[in-house]
Amino acid sequence: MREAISHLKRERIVAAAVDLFYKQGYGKTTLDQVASELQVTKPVIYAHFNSKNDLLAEICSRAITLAHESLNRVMAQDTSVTERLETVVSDFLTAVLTHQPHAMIYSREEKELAQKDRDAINALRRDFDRRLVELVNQGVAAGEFQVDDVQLTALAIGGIVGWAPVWFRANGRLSLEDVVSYMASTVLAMVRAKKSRKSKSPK
Amino acid sequence: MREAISHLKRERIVAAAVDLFYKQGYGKTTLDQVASELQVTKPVIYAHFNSKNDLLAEICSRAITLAHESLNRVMAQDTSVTERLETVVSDFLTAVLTHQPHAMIYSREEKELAQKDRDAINALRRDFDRRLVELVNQGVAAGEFQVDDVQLTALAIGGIVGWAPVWFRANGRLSLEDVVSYMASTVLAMVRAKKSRKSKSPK
DNA sequence: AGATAATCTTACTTGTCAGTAACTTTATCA
DNA sequence: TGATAAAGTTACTGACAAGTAAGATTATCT
Repeated sequence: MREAISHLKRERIVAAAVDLFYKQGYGKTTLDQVASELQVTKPVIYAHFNSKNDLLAEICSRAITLAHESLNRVMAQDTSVTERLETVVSDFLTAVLTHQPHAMIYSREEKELAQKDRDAINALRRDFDRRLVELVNQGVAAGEFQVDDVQLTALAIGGIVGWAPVWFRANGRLSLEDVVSYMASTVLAMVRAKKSRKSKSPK
Repeated sequence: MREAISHLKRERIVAAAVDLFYKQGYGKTTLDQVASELQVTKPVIYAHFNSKNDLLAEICSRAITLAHESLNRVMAQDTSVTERLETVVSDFLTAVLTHQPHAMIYSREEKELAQKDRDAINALRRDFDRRLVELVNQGVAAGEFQVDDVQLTALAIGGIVGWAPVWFRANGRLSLEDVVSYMASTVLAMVRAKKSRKSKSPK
């Protein structure tokens, strides 16, 4: 119960930091600002985190974890690859857009992380990419997708999703749900109806 | 001729700064480092730029200018919209990949810019987006493209291109040219062969 | 060569924060 | 209620790096 209160405070600190890092950037945000947002003083933060950089690492780590969780949910499913890809894109995009600040902070401030944290977090990221490639591969093997280059296709999908937090505005013309469903079907169109290319000679 | 030397030095400073900002991030790079890269001392930089932030603004401004130039070249062409879009994507992607550091610095450090610079540069960026939407629109009007939402489609294209500097490695499996041509045809597949969706009732 | 001007260097100042030490308040037990 | 510990505050230090002033060096012109 004491435990729970401490946990709650930790969450509040993270939330305030996410908000300010997102709006102002990591470099322009001071821990005094974060503290004052919570109506406390700086040492309170140090009761929960060892450094400003640790706080950033926590935020970035959560961003990646969200992505993984959405992939895990889907991989467990036993449906057609097409459906699974649609679900992956929907879930992943929903995750990055409902946690837009986390996603933006991670992509902007990755270089600010300590080497150690960067390595750990980027390992998760590469793992995610790998699994996405694997999914596209399955679709090709099953004859559901037609793509010339699985890796580049996965990167194109990653681009559509990874770029979304840059432009998405929660109070924009379209709702989050509309955006997600449109992008998911756009991705499916990309892997399904794949072009007739001036094909290279097969190696 | 004195003029030309000064210009050259300015360029060298920008190049060194681009290199370090890219590798280390803006926040972790000191002007002493930039100077020492060029075998000079810090005040030399101040002979050419008013502040560290001005230097960043110059770099970001160049990133956007590159994007505009590739669009300008294409818009002048008098070919089918399909060809123009292919060229836009190719040229734009080539630009961001041959100037990968500029592109990355801009997207990462935008928040570090002074308000004034940010506004000016983002105005250019919005203008670019607007013109890309316009191009897709022309394709729809000409019957060459089939997309349900022109803006979202343009954003998806922007995502594929804008995300590329994040993962592209010059010494990777594929050459820059291969990547560019693959992504261009992928984009065309996206706008051409557009999906049969559970269509919403037309407004 | 000698005077003048441009350019660079050394050596500072100065502000800003991350991080901390010492003290105070508030809560929790007997 | 008084003792103890938990959690917070005030007030500091220490480092680092942006920006600058003043002097040294190098080039330019006559």
